[in-house]
Amino acid sequence: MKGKATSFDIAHYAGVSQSTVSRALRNSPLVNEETRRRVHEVAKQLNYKVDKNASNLRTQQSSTLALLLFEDPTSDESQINPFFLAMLGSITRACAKEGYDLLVSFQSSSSDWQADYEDSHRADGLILLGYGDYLDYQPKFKTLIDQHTKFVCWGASVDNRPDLTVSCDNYGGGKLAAEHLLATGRTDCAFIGDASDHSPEFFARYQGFKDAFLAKGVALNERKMANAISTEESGYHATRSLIANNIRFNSLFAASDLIAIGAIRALKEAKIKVPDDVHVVGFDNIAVASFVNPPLTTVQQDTTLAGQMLVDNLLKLIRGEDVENTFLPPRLIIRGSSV
Amino acid sequence: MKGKATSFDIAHYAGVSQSTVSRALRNSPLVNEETRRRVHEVAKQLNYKVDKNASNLRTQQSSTLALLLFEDPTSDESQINPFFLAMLGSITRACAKEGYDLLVSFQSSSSDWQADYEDSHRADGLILLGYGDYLDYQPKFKTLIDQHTKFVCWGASVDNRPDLTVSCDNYGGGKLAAEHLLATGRTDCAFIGDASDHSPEFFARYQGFKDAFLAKGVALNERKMANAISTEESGYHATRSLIANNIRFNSLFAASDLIAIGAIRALKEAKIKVPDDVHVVGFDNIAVASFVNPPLTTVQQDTTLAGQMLVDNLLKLIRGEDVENTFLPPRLIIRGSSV
DNA sequence: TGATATTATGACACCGGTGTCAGATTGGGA
DNA sequence: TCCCAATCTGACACCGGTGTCATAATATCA
Repeated sequence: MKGKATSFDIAHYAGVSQSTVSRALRNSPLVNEETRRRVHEVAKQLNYKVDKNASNLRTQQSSTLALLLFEDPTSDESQINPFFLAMLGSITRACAKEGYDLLVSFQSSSSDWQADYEDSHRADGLILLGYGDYLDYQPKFKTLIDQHTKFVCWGASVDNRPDLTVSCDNYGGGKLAAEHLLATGRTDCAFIGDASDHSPEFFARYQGFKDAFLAKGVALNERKMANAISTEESGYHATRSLIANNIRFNSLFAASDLIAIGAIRALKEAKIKVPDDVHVVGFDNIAVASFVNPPLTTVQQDTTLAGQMLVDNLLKLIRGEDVENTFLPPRLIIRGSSV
Repeated sequence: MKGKATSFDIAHYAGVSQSTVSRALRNSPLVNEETRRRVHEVAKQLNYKVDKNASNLRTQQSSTLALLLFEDPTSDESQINPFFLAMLGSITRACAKEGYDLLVSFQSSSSDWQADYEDSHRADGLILLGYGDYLDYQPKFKTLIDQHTKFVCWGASVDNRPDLTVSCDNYGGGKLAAEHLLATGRTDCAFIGDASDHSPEFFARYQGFKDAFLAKGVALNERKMANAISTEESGYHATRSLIANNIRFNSLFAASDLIAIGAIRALKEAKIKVPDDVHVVGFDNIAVASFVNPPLTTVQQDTTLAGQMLVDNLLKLIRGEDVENTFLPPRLIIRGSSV
């Protein structure tokens, strides 16, 4: 046998027509039990596999989803945010469970990513994964929607953005963090992250945090805030600048774990003890969080569930079912950095 | 326009035949400059994208590679070994650079993974990524080779295994670790990992380590070894059992960073100080390594280069070029756990 | 001017499946 | 025995490109 076996080869050896082979292999009720058995057997012997390209071409669908990972262009290219890697893992698993393949590609948010995958029929739908400046994407979302591309986003849902999102309840997560700090009596709190609406997720976390403080009659001091993107480096520098400006605080809420880890490094460097002098709370619960010193108290996002929901929602979208934005409940994980 | 535009639509609007459209879009030198321009323009206006399924079907290749990630079935399913995640990142980037798409799928090493992807023309080649018991895979490798599947493996190359591998020079890495410990005078060393040929990578690391000690006239004590797979948990328990058996040592080489991190936890629990009482060296240099307490001395594997080499070699294989097993040089990263 | 090479294009088969329709075979009821 | 329904199978068009071959138009040279 030269090259790979085709359904015609199977047909030949099984003594039936090619049409019947196709039907038999897909377990169509139209074919006789005995015939089906024979076809399956021959197929197995010849190590036959359906050619996906042919079948996709005919059926106009691919049983494949594409995952586009947007990285903050400013982050070091060799290090991928571990939170997204965790998401990638859970998305992969969810896809496998649903019988879909997953195409993975990294995009820099500046690049001109069109909905290539879907347009070229390589994928039935898109999963967009990324922090960062969603404002840049806005016009591209519009293009996607105009072209009826099926896609779901991870991240904050923004009011005037009509795309479908799955996200952690960032607002609620911020509240959890605040309530924990309030309970420990550390009300003089710094915030490292980005409280502009530039980064809707960080913004929501900050809002929840602030509101919980306000509910207790404590106002956050605007001066005790510093902007950072979600890298260790950025968290380190932001915190250092606070310290350098002689700003004092006895607790610190970081918009992400990486930021928190950088913050802890800056604090240590300044001989400020965690948790004795400053309680630190992060967000994400990345794998590292439990290994740093001290172990980091953080707000966990359930990545397993998140991956599953992204895939589920996307598949519903593809099937034309109604889907709504999904919020996942955050959970506070208390570790050594705040007790 | 109902549905997506096809090359016939472009042909219609550009006033040429469909054949010419196909040629023009692929910048064939056969078509007139002016015609090419016009076709490109119409294509852009209609937002036309070549249907990959049709084109793959015709050309019998997919411009896609598949990454199969084998996880140790005993490891916690929610946590993926960060080393592999880093590899995944670099492989993704390397693929993008070469203009290939990447299909990612997780396999449990027990499951019946056939070379589905390649057989069904979804991918032109396979990248196999995993630690662990390669013996199990042996018969499957044979199947792959019999079917002329193009694939490369990450991991130790085993003499009687005819597949193509890219790997870190594990033996040399083990030597590096040993020489460092010898230089610090900590010659009473424990090894946590797996020194059987069950896990060829761990075995090579151990061999290099042992040989470097022997070269200095120091023999390793077989009793000061404990088996572990590459998880934090496993490293923790292995180390604990050594301690529980009252086995003493002033340095410890772990076959992977996760094991080392688990070992450090066990040591701390037993009030054994790192690095004062015991120097610890790991292997991999995963992202966590620099954040643990104390920061972990480790042997770095260059994941960026590794990903690039895996992809390069696989593409060579696909193009029918000669390829040889590739070794990547390891590098010692000295941190607080051993000074 | 006629013969030949060059360039640009169109027609058409083909990749390997899937879905539709028509036809063959069998069984049951009148 | 005849008719009709139920069951099973094969023929064939089709998905949307790519590659080959034939041919028309133009250029080149003796």
